[in-house]
Amino acid sequence: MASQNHGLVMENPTINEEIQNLIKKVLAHREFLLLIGNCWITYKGRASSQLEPGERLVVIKEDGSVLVHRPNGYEAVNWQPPGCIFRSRVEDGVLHITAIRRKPTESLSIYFNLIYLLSAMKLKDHGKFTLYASEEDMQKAILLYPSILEEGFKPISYEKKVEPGFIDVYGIDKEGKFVIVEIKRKAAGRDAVLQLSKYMQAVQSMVNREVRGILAAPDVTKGTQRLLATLGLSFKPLNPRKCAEILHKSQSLKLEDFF
Amino acid sequence: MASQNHGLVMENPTINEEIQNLIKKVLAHREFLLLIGNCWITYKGRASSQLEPGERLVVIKEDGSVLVHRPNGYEAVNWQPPGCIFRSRVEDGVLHITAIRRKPTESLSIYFNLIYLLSAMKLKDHGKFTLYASEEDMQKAILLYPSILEEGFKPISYEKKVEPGFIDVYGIDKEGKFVIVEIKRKAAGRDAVLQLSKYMQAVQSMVNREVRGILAAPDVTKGTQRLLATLGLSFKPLNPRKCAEILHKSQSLKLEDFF
DNA sequence: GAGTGGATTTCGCAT
DNA sequence: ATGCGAAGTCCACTC
Repeated sequence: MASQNHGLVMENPTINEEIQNLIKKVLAHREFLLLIGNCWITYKGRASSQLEPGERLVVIKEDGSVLVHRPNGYEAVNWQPPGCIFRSRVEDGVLHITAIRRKPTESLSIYFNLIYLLSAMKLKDHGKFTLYASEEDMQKAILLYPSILEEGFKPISYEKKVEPGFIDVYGIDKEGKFVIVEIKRKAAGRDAVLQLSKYMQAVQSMVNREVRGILAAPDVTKGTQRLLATLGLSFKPLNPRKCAEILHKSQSLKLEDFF
Repeated sequence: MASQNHGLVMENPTINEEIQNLIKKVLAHREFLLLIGNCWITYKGRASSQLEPGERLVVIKEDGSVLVHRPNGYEAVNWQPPGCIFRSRVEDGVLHITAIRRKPTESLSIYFNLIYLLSAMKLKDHGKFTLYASEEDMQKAILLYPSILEEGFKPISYEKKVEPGFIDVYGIDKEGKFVIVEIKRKAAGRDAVLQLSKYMQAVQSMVNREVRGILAAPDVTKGTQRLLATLGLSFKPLNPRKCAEILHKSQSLKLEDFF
């Protein structure tokens, strides 16, 4: 059993030429690199930013993405998406790493004058990630079990382009009326209603029969209730968790098999 | 000069009761905790997710936020925002950490059966962070130097509530016409135009003079050009970087000083 | 506490 | 490549 990982770990290394060569090698080999220490950062690209010195965690991943994390907060204070090219050097006891990106042209410069922890290694991760209870799950649930939306609803299709955008689901109700469904995985606000309203107008101008609009979401925000009434739209409470459960029972059906 | 950080670093520790006690202490003391190793993860809350075993970096910050990073990708695969409460234990050589959150009720469970690197320390970071070239910068630039929008434009106010939402900036042009400005920090799409159009309708129904709409953005997306023309709105190219520069010259003026 | 809009949003999908 | 909407979005601000 391999309980040993062949990685590199250095505590409080002196920032000198040796470290420079080490960093260059690690970046060239595209290893997972982790630095904790005192650093300052400048960013220029879509926007610009400056971060005064402080103790942070910097992570450079194998795919060329960069994260700078402060000791607090969920979000990275600075970052770069995957695909960066790196330049590094040591000068006067300061490690300077620059992450460069094209399209858009951006550069993130990180300067360390103290390193508490440096670690570099190859990480293997082929584990599968599965997410349940997304808006897509709600959509699938409605398409496979239309009665959860409304008794007698017959879906026709989904993700239908109608100029202002895409209709999540549409079909026919038990009285033969056209039904447009807008799905939200959390409490729906005015924007969702306006979106639905636009789709209805677009469809109304195309088909020659009554068009209904249904907002399917776990909840609506307060003012939205009134807006719904004003526009003559209806609201169907629908829980994403519940939809995921329904799908779980009827496993791995593909929508393409039905439509 | 303090080139030494009083942190804890362990390589390939055996996962036993000692580690359990250590982790409990670190979490209780709210230290910055970093774990690299083989783990699997389950999440239940607003949605649910499952991540099969693989080698990842887990960070638990002092404020109770959690990040799980795979060896690739900019985004965390699993996470929790600040404010979590933690429970931990070791069982059969597996370290189990659960991050629990109220409102919404969520739990993130992390299981390590191999730890390559464990590090815990207190990080000090009081460095100031400054970001330039936001939409707010563009707004300020227009208000302080209205001519960058249009010669003769006189701003009246900003962030004005007009029922469908907030008007970024409004004022009077050199011919005395009402002007509504919608600002976007990047290429504006249909949504921006429709937003502006709504504001115009709302204002038109209130004031008794001609109302113009100007979309201020670095660019517009392709189809949007036509929509602008159809609705009789104009487009003013405006670069967020340039706005930031302008503001940089006239430093630290507050909008409240003018309006 | 709820609602609304921005973000260096990122990501994925479809045109 | 571009456009468009979702996200376990998060965050900040207003009401």
